[in-house]
Amino acid sequence: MARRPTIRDVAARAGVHPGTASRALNPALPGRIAAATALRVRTAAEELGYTPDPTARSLRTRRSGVVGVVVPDLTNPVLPPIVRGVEETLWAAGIACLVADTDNDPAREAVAVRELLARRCEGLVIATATRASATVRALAGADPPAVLVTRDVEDAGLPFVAGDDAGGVEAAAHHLLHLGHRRIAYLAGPPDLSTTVTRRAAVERAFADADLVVASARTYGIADGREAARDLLASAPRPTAILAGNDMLALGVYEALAEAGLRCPADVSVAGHNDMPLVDRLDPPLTTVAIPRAEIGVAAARVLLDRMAGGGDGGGPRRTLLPTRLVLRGSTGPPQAAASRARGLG
Amino acid sequence: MARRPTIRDVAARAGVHPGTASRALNPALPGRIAAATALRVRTAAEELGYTPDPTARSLRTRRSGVVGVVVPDLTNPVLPPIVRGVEETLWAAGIACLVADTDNDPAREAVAVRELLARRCEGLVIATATRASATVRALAGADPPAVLVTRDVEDAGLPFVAGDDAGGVEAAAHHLLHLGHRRIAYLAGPPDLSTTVTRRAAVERAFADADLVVASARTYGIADGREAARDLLASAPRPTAILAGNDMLALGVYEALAEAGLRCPADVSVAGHNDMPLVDRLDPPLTTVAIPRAEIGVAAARVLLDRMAGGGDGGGPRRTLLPTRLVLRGSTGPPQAAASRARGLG
DNA sequence: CTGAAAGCGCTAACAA
DNA sequence: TTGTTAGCGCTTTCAG
Repeated sequence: MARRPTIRDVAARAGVHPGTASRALNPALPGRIAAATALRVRTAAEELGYTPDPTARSLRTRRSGVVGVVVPDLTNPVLPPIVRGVEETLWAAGIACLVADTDNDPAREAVAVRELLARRCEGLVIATATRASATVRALAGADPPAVLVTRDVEDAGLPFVAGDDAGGVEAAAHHLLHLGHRRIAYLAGPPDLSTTVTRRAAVERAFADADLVVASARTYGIADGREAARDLLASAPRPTAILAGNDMLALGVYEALAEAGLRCPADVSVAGHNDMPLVDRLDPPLTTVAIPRAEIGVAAARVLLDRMAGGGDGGGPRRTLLPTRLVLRGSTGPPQAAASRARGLG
Repeated sequence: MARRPTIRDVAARAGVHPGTASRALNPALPGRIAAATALRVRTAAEELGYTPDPTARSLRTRRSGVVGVVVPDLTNPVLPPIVRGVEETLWAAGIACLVADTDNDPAREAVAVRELLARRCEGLVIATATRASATVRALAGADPPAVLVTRDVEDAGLPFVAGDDAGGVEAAAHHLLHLGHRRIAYLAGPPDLSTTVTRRAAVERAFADADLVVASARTYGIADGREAARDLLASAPRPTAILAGNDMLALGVYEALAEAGLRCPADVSVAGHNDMPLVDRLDPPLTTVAIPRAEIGVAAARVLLDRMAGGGDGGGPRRTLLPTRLVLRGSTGPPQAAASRARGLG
């Protein structure tokens, strides 16, 4: 037998009909099977090394056993742990992941989603959402349920799973206030991402009583962070602390500080967001908000599985925010004035 | 029409037989079609928003349009760019990627491969191979062609795509020799990976005339690198330079140096391999061998596509090694003695 | 060049 | 409990 065995081969070997064999091998199917028959079929299957053809099964059951995972850029260190959490959780549920990388391009996002839908994905995990993404909004109708990860579309009504950014940013802000900082800058990311909006809003709330100035970087990349940080450092009373929208922007701040001959944290404190790998080994080690990356992936997969099972909108909350944690490192310290005062020089 | 349109709907609308419609929409199929008919069918399809059901098509054609990508740990910064290269190249060829993460567990590798084969993958990209992997060796029979990436199984006869590690390591070795180092340590990774063997062999060749001592880390992780580096630093005439099997091990060396109160590169030079993100911002910035990650992914996908098309062993070379590049940074410098001599203190 | 019919491998409904 | 039949949507012979 060169070709791989089919259910008919199994049935023949067990002396039953294919339908019976099918039911025997899949206890979830309706119709109970005599224990003896079931055993016979199962051993026959084992002996033949039978594995059901997922294609044929899908065609019949209309379930592909596949979900699509759309990511903006796998190269962004935040994503792999999330994808891994998604993938492991779904895999454990017998579901495989088609991964598509859009390189942060909305056009490619649209293509990817279309292609994934054409391939009959039973669900979608979307990590690419820009706040205005028409592609994502079109998914709200829930035919294949979709879950948003990390990046939200506020009014699309899709479930959203992420870290509790507001909480993390708030902790960072209080940390800076507690250190004595009053002139503070926030280096926000691009406004088309929900993360930017959420974090920025939290910052503005936390620093309502302080002297806060906000700049926006064009992207969440180091170079754009450096550009924006230059302006911030040039502003009239120079801020004593810069809170960055993410770690990459914080790295841009590091560069701008170096250019300006300023020291961190002596002259300016810096904090980031995400706790990317190796930021604990920078000079100075970066204070940042750690987000539970793997857990976000796991939670997103769970929410998706729920929706896939509970056909429809599911009962869960729209947003699932997992706890973040402020990690204190060497890039934040008391402002110079305060430090001087403490030393009795004020 | 609630359900999604089928080829029969298209055919009906165009007033032709489904078979004809199928041929009209897929010019690659045998049987030429009158231009007028083809146009009619195509517009009908467009109007209905028809997309062929990949499941049904697969069942008929025995081609799934999917390949499996098996990775040891997406969280390892070396992998995402490779996966991305694979994914983009295959996607451009109309092929989607099922990604499976094995968490470096051979048992999970076996399960993943089995599951991917059961799902009728047309090809496999394997980045998990340990040198003795029975799972990988069993793939040599080529029914769904497989390509090994980064980690080879020397005698399995499977195509292998990676960076030219030997060349890179050789460059690093010559760099150290040129700086004046003669007592050198190599911190190798676990011996069950081909990368370890390849790199180590190249080091031994390059330092044939020098005083080389080799230690092996249990894994390619920071902690194990630190352990092994401790021994190295305690050895009788302390090495003036440590070449590490990868950047993580190099970070372990950094930690061991810090513990021992030694400075880098003043007391000991350190070099790594892979040029992971952010190692250029460590203190000191790490000299390392950069590998063309994305290109490796692209090349692997190309090789796989070749094999998938050219049914069988394909004519290409078994190994494709892409050029690596030594990146000089602050972690390597002349040995203390040489430096002293240069300062006229010797 | 197009129509007809069969069938990929499986499972769902219905009969027995 | 098991057999029977039909059909998922598509492509591919084989006729015409």
